[in-house]
Order: sequence, then structure tokens, then C-alpha cells
Amino acid sequence: MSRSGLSTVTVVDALVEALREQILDGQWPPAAPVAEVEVARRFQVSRPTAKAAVRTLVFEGLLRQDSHHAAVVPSLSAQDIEDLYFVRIPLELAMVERLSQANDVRLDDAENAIVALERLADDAVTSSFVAADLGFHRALAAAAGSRRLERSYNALAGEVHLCMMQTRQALGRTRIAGEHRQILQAIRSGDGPGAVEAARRHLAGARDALLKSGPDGLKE
Amino acid sequence: MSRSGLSTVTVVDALVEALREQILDGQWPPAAPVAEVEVARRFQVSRPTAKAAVRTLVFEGLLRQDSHHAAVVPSLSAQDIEDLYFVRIPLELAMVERLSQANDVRLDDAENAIVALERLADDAVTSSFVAADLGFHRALAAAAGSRRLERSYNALAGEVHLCMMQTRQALGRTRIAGEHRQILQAIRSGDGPGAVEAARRHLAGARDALLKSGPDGLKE
DNA sequence: CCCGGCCAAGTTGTCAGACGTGTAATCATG
DNA sequence: CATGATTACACGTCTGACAACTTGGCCGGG
Repeated sequence: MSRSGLSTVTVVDALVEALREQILDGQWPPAAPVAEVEVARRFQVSRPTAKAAVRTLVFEGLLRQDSHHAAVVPSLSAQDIEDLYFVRIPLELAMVERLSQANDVRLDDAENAIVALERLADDAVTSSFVAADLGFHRALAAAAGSRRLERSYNALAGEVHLCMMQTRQALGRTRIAGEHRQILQAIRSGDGPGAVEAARRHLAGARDALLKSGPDGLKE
Repeated sequence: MSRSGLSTVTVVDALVEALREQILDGQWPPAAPVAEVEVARRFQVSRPTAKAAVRTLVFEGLLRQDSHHAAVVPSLSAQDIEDLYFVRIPLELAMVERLSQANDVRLDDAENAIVALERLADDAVTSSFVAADLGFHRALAAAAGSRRLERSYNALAGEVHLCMMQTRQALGRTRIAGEHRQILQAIRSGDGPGAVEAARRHLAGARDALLKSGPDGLKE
């Protein structure tokens, strides 16, 4: 799985990554079937391989599937959004707090993510915004240095990404980047409570924006 | 996946459950190989089925595997314990807080889990203690009614279970049951801060006990 | 016209068997 | 003793096939 430096990847893993990207990019629209055979055909792999990849993404929450049916991209309801943030917020606050207490953490990736977001063109596609936004948060999760936290967080982040794509929320590139910078600044200066509070506001704001902007999903 | 009431389960799902139980029960000792062919042989299923099950458990953290090698049950280090609780605590506090604010939640399962723990014989095997202990926490997680929380929590709980088995920690049946009862009581009476505080103490105590009692894993 | 069941299509569930390939340990060799 | 070849083991992947399940529509009876 890891051989310091080099990276070889199995076909299944590569397929998972490629398929995840397509899903998060909005191809495979919600409710449209993501059938094993179709995946196998598109990527020129065998059905067992496609099956393994689909199963993996079902685990991650990016697909849903019930027996003897093709998997589908879920369309997230308001309830799903609340649920997502109900778990996301405590996780993210925990990691922000730890980061602001730790001393020798590398926050370069987080910094770069902010810059990338600021430099995005205004007419960039939604998926770019979302990826840049989440890139910052993922960078923080990675910097916290907790395997389990990162695992849980990434699982959530996938669904959050989906959610943002579906509601096409655009809270404003500048505002988000500003809030990110504020959080990062607080972390760097070791101001734990301040960082936590900034993160809490940021996340609550994002959640409310999603809830307001997206009457897309009404799924019960 | 669910057909209200009845439960039909695929072979893979059944196998995952059975294998998980065996692992958590201490069969498949750490460092011993959990090879696909061996699993297939033991349970009389085909290798692809065994492969899918193993892969699933790797996802859950109950097995580790690197390319072209048999999976193994990880032996958890002190660092792993800290990591586990670093994520577990905020999740559990969030759910306890929500439970104590909600009004019409069914806490019967949690109650039953406490009783089951109290009634355990003193000479019961370790796995019974662990299962009964975690049963309470899982019941709370389920009662909170958050799909994502439950998913994340169960993933962690599996590793915690493993951890407890490996350190053979026995903090005392009575003490644990008492603390559980205290938490449940606070939840029932709607005392949010009290419930959170009781849970925090309970978890921190459990973590420290694990860290102290188990010099099993030193795996860097 | 409406309603029931039957049937066929689409998809997954599972398996058997085969071959390639990566890893680690053994062993012969200089 | 160090080095390179050999070998055993286990996984990675594919092909091909059949069974089981779900759905939707066809069709006949009421």
C-alpha cells in the first residue's frame, strides 16, 4: 500500500478515484443509474473490477444501491445537509483546536488552497469552486495527523462536495477565502478558542447557505 | 438492502458480519494472516466473495492489508488508542448532547445494554464484557438518529472493540455500568451539560485505562 | 374499462477457473 | 559473507457463465 515515495495503484483503486471524480464533477446525474456494466464499459475494465469500485463508493456515501438495482447518485435533502453538518462540525472543531495547539505542523497545503481559491476566475465552473473550498478543509484534516479523523472527515467531505454541487451554492469566493484565512491565522497564532469560534461560524454559515439555497432535494 | 421487516442478506454481507465477529472475538490473532483463500475455505464461499468481505473489513479498520499480501488484524499501539479517542470523544459528546435535548427518543436499547452488562457473570469471557460495554454506546449512537454519525461511530467502535480485546482491559463491570447509568440518567432528565460532562469523564477514563493497561502494542 | 397475474428484460449476486504478477524467503554460488 | 536466482505464496484481474431478483408491460378475464 505504501512504499515511501513511489506509488503504484491497483486498477480498482484507480477506478474508484476516476469514478469518484466523475461523480463529484456532476457527470452521472442524480437518479441516473450507475450500472456495473456501464462503468465497466466506460473504463474498459471487467465487471468484477467495476463492482468493487461501485461498492467502495457506496461505502463512502457517494452512491446508494439496493439489491439487484443499479447504484445511483443520491440527491441530498435538507435533512441530509443538517445530518452532514451535525457530524462535520464537531470533527472539524476538534481538528482546528488540535492544530492551534500543536507547534510544528505544516500548513502549507492549507495556505495554497486559500490562494488557489482566491485566484479562481469568476466564471470558473462550480466544481472548481467546490474543490478549492474543500481543499482547504481537507488540508487541515490531513495536517492534524490523525488517521481516523482523516478517514471520517474524507467520507463526509465527499457527501458535502456532492451537496454543494447539487445546490450550486456560491457563497462568494472572496468571503469564503477570507474566512479560511481568518481560521488559518488564528491557528498559526496559537489562538485555540479564536480558531474554533471562527471555524464554527464558517461552518454554520455554510450549512445555512446550503439549506437556504437548495430546494433541490425534497426527498421525504 | 431493506425490505421492511424481513431481512435477506447477500452472502458477502453475511460473511462480513461473521468474519467481523470472529475477528472481534479474538480468533484470527494479530499478525496472523487472514488470507482470502483461507477465509473462503473456512466459510465455504468462493474467493471473490471472500475478497469482497476482506476488503470491506479493511475499510472498517478491522484489518490491514498491503498489496499482494494477506490481510492481518492490526495490533493497536498507544498512539492508535489516542487517535481513536481523539475522534471518538467529540463524536460521542455531540450525540449525547443531542440526545439530552431531544424529547421523544427511544433509549430502551441503551437501558437494556446496561442491564446486560450488570448481569454478566464475573467469569464471563472478555469479549462479552466488551460487547456489552460497547453495546451501550452503540445504542446511544443509533438513538441519535443520524445516519452519518452512526456510520462514523460504528467504524470507530470496531477498532475500539479490537483495542479492548487486545489490552484485556477490565475497568470493572460495576463501575462501567454505573457510569453508563449516570450518563443515561442525565440524558433522560434533559441535563445536557451534565450528560456531556459525565460522558467526557467516562471516555477519558476508559482511554487512560487502555493506555495504562496495555503495553501490548509498541508498533511505533 | 379495470384489475389481476404472467412473462421478459435488465441487473446484480455468485461462482469456477485461469493466468499474470508482486513479495519475501530460501538457497546456491563466488 | 554478500549477492543474485529460484520458488512458494498470495493477491490482482479477467473471462464466462448461470442463478436470482425487481420492474414494467403485455394480456386475458372480469
